[in-house]
Amino acid sequence: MLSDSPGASRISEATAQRIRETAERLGYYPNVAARRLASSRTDLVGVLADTFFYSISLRRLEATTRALLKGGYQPLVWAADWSPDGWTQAHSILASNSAAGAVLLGPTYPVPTTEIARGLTGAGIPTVSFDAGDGLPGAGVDRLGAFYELTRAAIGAGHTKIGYLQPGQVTQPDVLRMAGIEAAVSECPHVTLVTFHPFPADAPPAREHSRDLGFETGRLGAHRYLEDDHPPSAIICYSDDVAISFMHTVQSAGVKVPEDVAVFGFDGLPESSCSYPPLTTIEQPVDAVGAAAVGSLLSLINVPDTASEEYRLLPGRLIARESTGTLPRFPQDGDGPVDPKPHDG
Amino acid sequence: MLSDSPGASRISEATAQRIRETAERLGYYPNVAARRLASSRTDLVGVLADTFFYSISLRRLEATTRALLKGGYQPLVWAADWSPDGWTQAHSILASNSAAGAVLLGPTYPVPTTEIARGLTGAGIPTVSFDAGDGLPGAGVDRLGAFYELTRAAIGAGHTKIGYLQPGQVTQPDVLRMAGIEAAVSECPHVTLVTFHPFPADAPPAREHSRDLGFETGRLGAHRYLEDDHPPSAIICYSDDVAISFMHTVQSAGVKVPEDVAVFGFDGLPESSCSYPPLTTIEQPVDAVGAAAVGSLLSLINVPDTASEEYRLLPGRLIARESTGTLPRFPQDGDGPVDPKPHDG
DNA sequence: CTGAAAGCGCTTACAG
DNA sequence: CTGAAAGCGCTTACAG
Repeated sequence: MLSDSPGASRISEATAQRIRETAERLGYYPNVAARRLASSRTDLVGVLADTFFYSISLRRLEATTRALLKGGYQPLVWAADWSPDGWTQAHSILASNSAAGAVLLGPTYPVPTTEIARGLTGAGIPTVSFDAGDGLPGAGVDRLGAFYELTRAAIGAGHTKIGYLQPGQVTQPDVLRMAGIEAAVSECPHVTLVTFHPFPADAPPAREHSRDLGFETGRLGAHRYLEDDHPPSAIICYSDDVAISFMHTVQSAGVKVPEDVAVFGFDGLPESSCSYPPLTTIEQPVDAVGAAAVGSLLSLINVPDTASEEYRLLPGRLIARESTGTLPRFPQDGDGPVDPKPHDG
Repeated sequence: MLSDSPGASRISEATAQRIRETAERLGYYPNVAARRLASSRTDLVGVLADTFFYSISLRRLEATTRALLKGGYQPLVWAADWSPDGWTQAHSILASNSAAGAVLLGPTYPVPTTEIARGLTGAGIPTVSFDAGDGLPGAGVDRLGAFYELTRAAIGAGHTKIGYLQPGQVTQPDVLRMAGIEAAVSECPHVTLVTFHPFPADAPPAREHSRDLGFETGRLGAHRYLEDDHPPSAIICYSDDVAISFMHTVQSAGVKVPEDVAVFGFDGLPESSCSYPPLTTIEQPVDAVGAAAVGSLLSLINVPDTASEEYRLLPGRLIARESTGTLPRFPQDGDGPVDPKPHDG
């Protein structure tokens, strides 16, 4: 079979065309297994995650798959399901399949991303991070910047006591969120920060409500908020899921959003535009991050000597909606991202 | 390498154990490509969809992947992206990879599922349908039954003019929805049905808002509703996305839900519990359907002579919430599924 | 029951 | 530039 990869072939285009036609007529398909064995190269790229239970991780999976397919690679999907053993299995599957590379969708819980990446690159499998934190090449949304911006917006709107609703497990992305919030708060001495931990620290996620863990987090976080005698007037939530569920639960208890408490989300999923009230959030550029992460992997595969250990940070986009009341406009570079209009026009 | 598949091996367990230990110490991994080439069998199963743009299709992808991995098979993911050409490519990828089978995640637009399945089974690739309609083995949620039940609930609540908000493209699953609604309506002569088509019939989906097409559908459908001089008092929506967006848009125009219009969804995604008001919907048993579809594929692969052309229909579960006001209880088999309590306890 | 040989369908150096 | 041979790492029939 003619392999179309080596660019300029040795045979004429007309001949190649005739071969292709004959091949199609005969129902011939090149044998991928034989090709891989002979060339000792594959077009397989592992797409590894600790879980695909959240909307946002499924979006990442989709973005990665799309970028890989577009680049001529086949995704090899694997979910470790929060088990250290799962990551070991992922490694052996990639090794057995002679995978050309791997994309780690972050965060990788409970095994640190850098540890997994070290194992894979040590086995000759170039590995990049997709929102799994730096320490290896790849790309991610700028969480620190995003949460800095959310906090600045809350402060700018006059809030002096700001709450942060944390997730169940503390992973690197969460550390970045906290860092962004704290950076903004530390600039304003009159502003205090309180954190809400809905789950016991570092509790492993329970499989029972794993599929709507974000919603459960928001619900439990709302109860912590309601128990608070002097609750903050603004709450920054880990994610949109958490924020939507938080609003729903406190509203059931008679709390008004945004009058009593302004609520900020993070992710920018479509559903955030139809929550009650519509959610102020920062949209993650999932497709762009996926394209950047895959792009850096492909260059790592094709030009192994490029020690381009770069981790690209892409900015999120603030979408101001009713859940925070009116937000002041901050002067921005280019002044593009802030969109004070509600979603439906 | 010792292949663990043939069950009782020729060597003792102790020896096998020593081999495994040595293999691990040496960092040996069996070469999957060589194994596939030699045995002319693979553990690859195609997971094919027209798109992964919707929350529910990503959930199906996740359920299928999980079931496949659990059964010892590797998913080979492919999205045709609404292109007939995409389906042709899917076929050649599966053939080139000597895939052991395929799961079609429905609906397959614009190529009919049965046509794709015929091509694949003709090429020796057993194929099942996951919510892609019958005509081939597999499994799906009982859409006809679900929409019958939703309509019965609306009628039971006293609505005599019921609206159905259709999606952009009419596919087989949508035909089943309509059939369920019409069956219930035809039983009650005093009830009339009106349908809302937000998009021109059979318009191909626009890539621009493909990722939040459900929300766009709800928004446009709401405008049709608002233009109506004698609008129905109950609206059954194609999906949760559509319903949530519909409610949001009509509420912006001053319409009260459920007082002015009762809204019914379908899917039972977590976000439906936190909409405003919380959405009455039917939950799809995605994991169970995925397990059933994969189960039927595996039996097709392992026992090819079983002409088990069965398409299993799994029932959805009605979750009554505030978007429809109080719903009367229908006597049910076992009387279990109806849950009149709102989500948060 | 065991071991050595053939062969799966390609790619890749290597003679011609 | 072209064609025939070797070989990728396994599995599988097939002699012993």
